[in-house]
Amino acid sequence: MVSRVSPKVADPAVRTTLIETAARLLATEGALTLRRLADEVGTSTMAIYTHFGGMNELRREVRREGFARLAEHMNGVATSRDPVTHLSLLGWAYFTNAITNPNLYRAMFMEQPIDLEDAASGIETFQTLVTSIQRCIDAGRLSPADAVELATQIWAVTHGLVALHLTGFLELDQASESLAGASLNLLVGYGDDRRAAHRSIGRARGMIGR
Amino acid sequence: MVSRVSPKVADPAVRTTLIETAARLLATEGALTLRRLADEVGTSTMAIYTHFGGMNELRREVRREGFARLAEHMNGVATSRDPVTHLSLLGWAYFTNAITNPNLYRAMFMEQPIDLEDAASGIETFQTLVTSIQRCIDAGRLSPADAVELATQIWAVTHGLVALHLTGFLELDQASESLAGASLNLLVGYGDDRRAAHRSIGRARGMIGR
DNA sequence: ACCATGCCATAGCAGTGCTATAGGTTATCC
DNA sequence: GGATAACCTATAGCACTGCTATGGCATGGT
Repeated sequence: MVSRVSPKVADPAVRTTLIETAARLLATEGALTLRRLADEVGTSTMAIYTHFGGMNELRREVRREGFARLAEHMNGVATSRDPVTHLSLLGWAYFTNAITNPNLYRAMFMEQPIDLEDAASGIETFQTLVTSIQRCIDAGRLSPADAVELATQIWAVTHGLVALHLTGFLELDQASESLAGASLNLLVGYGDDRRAAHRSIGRARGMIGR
Repeated sequence: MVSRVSPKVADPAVRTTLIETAARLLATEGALTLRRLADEVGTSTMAIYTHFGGMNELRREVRREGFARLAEHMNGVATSRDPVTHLSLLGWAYFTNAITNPNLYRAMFMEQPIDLEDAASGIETFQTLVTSIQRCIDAGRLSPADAVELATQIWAVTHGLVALHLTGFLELDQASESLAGASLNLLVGYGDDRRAAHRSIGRARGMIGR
């Protein structure tokens, strides 16, 4: 039976406000609790349940919000004439985004196992990385290979350095330096000339004032 | 005023029982709560406070226990004549240990920021990796470089793959394959001959029946 | 005007880590 | 051997967490 009267419908603005406030609380206070969020938005705890069903689903939406911001951030890097420079810039964008929003990054990539569809939405921006690598291969800078596999390796080392920093095992400088070093060594392993790779990475670092 | 009588002293056996039970609960149930632990051991919640001071300190001890097991596991790998094979075996040992005890690994390397001294105790086994890499350099397989820096890069990519698997972003097979691939490419970047590195890694994989 | 519909405030549930208090145990001293 | 001081721990209760049953109420179609 389809409802024939349309009573008070959920205000979609409340939904986005909840997500954005949740992301802000996560960023500023480092934690996200149901009651704290309800107080901040000025509603009751039930609002979260009518709009999302529970905290898990709300956290999922916060993650999606984080993924969207990350995609926006990475799509914002200018395409360089040197494809390896562009690839390096993508790496720095990912790294910088994580360092700037550590709590959001934790929620996105370091929390308890997430479901498959959620992981898929997170890998969306992964395609940007794959495309950039494919461009390096097509330009003859890297040896022919599966771009997805190479992208996975670069993603892993970048995420690993970020994660080890966020958990306190690596200082920021160490993580940053190792990102440059590991990128260089991986690129050489991918077939790039060491000097050329070094120049491309240096160019990228120069472009972001590092 | 120094106490001149020595009353009932804390039973050290209770302490180790608490740590081991906590590690077991973390492994079997995936979560560790104060009351659950107290029930399991058959004591009251106060025991945790007299022995550790709180859940944070208990969790720290569980981490130390995990670090000890990891060190034991990695020190147990046989030294091969081929230093790169040994290095590869270390990587697989780390990877296997993490996959076998995912919850303990999470507690050790993926939880909220840990304090410096705790991170130091975790890096203890890191020295094993550094030594193995230094041996590769000394044997002429890898170009002269800072072994600590190279070890950081290998650690980062291995941890990154493990972490991405544990959070659901990578299937186990993908993580496993990328570990081999990234190791190969990094080794080439470190100066090893591609064929030689491939052979050394393959030898390691053969030794662990993979 | 009616009223079905669905949002949301209230109050309460079981669970969490933590703590104040009181009782019990034990090694030492006289 | 008894008294004593020091220490451990069981009990009960605190504030907090996510969650839910309930009922009031605003809304928009009839």
